Amino acid sequence: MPSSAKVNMADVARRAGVSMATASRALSDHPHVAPATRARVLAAAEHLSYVISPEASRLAGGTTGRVAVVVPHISRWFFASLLEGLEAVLRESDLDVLLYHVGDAADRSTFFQRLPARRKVDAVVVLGMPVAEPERERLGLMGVHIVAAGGQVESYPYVSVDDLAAGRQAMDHLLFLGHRRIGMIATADPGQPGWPAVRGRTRAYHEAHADAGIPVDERLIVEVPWGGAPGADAMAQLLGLRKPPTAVYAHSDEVALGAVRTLRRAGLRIPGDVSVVGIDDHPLADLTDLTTVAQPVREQGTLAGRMVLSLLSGEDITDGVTVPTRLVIRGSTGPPRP
Amino acid sequence: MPSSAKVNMADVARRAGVSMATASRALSDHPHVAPATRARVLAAAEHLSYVISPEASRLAGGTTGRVAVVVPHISRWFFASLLEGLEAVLRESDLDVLLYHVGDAADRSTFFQRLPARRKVDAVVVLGMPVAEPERERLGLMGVHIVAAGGQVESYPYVSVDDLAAGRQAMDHLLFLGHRRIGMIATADPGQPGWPAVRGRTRAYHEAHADAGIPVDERLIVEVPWGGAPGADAMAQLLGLRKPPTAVYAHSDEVALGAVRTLRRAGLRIPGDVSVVGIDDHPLADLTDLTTVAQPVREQGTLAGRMVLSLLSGEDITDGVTVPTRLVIRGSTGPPRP
DNA sequence: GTCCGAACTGGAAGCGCTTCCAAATTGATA
DNA sequence: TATCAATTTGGAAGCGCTTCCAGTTCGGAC
Repeated sequence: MPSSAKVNMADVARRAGVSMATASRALSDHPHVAPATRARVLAAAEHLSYVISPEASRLAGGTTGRVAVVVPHISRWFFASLLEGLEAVLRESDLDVLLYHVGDAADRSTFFQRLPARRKVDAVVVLGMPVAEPERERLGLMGVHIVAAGGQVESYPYVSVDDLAAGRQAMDHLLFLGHRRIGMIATADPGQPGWPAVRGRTRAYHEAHADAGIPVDERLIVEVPWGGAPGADAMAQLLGLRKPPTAVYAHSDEVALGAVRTLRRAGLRIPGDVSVVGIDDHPLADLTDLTTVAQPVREQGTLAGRMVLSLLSGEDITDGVTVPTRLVIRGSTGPPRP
Repeated sequence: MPSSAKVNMADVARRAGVSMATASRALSDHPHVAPATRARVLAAAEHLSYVISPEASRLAGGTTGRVAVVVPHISRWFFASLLEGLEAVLRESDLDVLLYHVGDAADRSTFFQRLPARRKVDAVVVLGMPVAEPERERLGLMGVHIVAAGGQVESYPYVSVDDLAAGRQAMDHLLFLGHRRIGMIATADPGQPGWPAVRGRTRAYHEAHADAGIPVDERLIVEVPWGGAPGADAMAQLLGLRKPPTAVYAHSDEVALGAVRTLRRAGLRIPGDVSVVGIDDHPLADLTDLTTVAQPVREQGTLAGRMVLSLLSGEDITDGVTVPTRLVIRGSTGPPRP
């Protein structure tokens, strides 16, 4: 562990032949510093390869220059992509990202109870998870800006897709193809009760049926935890019905891919025997030829980042932003067998 | 943006009827504080819902309590999983994770040139990317501990798999099944020249051939960027040969899945006509029935986290840790058509 | 040639905490 | 009971910066 000689602003000031006050102003780009002086200070700093101490700077009155990002499942493509987009924007503005992973319910309550990011950030971004009232109250204690992304969270500025509309795109596609017995594999995340996306996507199933004048057969609805394996199990359950569906609408691509596996193993053809549609447009959806409803994930992170920037610069944002989704028809859907 | 009343240590000390010095000691768990006094201070802090100012604390002499994580591709399962494991360990010890994404070459040079994490962290973890000599030099300037994970990076303590061995597991499996014409889809990440994993996995191909006494047909080797689509292209190229391979060894599962798509679209059967093996054991490999070489990804992150903890507690770690890989035989490999 | 205000620059007071040093207290030993 | 060491506590000096408040400098208008 090499240790670089610690050089501080006083050294820079001395070398530039100015006072610390001036050095500070020059370095932080304040007005009322003669161009020549500023240049001299900057040169000195450069020469000494000086790096300002964020702690001292902050303590003396600045901001933290950090934003906390709270995310439930880092390793899932959806969340990681949101994060990637967000980080890019924030970094560009020299803001550091402090990562907080709150996977299960225990993590959640710990996080909101202890509020580990308190006093450490200028804003917090909540990625793809609902925030219940008591949690909102705790978050409020932090006294910083809050933005939600990847899921509409009322009472915070958010960026999200319209999950109801997305679900409808998938369902209407199936209905348009002529399917009348459509199964739904809904996801339930025990760590995130009440995730709005789930509600919207589920409602789409019902509304689509209502609009098409088709009664919903409750047996065609299966709710499982998120993931491929659960999706596979759900499909098996649907296949076990005396009258299996001719098409399946899954709440997410990973779940849909699980369903696909079960269908394949059962020797059924896709879409010949059963059509499958997912939501998200995971990169692997393209590879596996899965019809899905695409949502711009990275972009949602980007937009959230910009929101943070605006908020931090004093703008007063309160509204949410909804980005459009788009049906991507691939090879996993087709008309039902006549 | 609600603002919580700012209460500082002086308030706590006053309420507990002690000096700031004592309050500080009590709060940071120092010895030489009477149990009763400590309890009183803690109670006061609790009552005022006091949160220490990390900046002030740090400035006055502590550590930052932060570690920087540098990662090239957040949204890829492999990196996100490493990150997830790492974060869990660090968080448990109340260390915050500062995320730095360096995707392409430009990001890289910016990162190493500006060293944005300088003076902000106690350690930095480099995830799955090589560090060239000049970069290493820059990193050294930070004067903090450095750990590498998800790829063996000489001269830093690291945790990684043995890529050569992993590659051999895949290749030997294919050879054992009787394949003699084996294609390799190697990956090249332009943003990370010289990634050791690539070298090891490529070497495995050659050594396996040598050990089996089979000459390598260079036309069977295709190098493409990482990803499903490139993998698909590579497979198409291999199929275009007058004598296509009977099996394909891909450097990663995503790439392998791309190859699978091409094979499917070409109407070829897997493994009947062509066997495919990947590396990593991506969750979707299970779903798509892909034979692969599994590596414990999350665990590598975990181990790296523990290394950081040890280093931070003064231990003197210099050696790397290599975790084992394991061949997972699924449905995408079988004996060649006789 | 003098005077005035704008543009710069420096002095110094903190920001909220840690820790060295010394003072005070306590218990045990002689 | 007197004495000494060990334990607790408080005082105070910073840690490295920002910024208010004055003082200084300089050019141009009078």
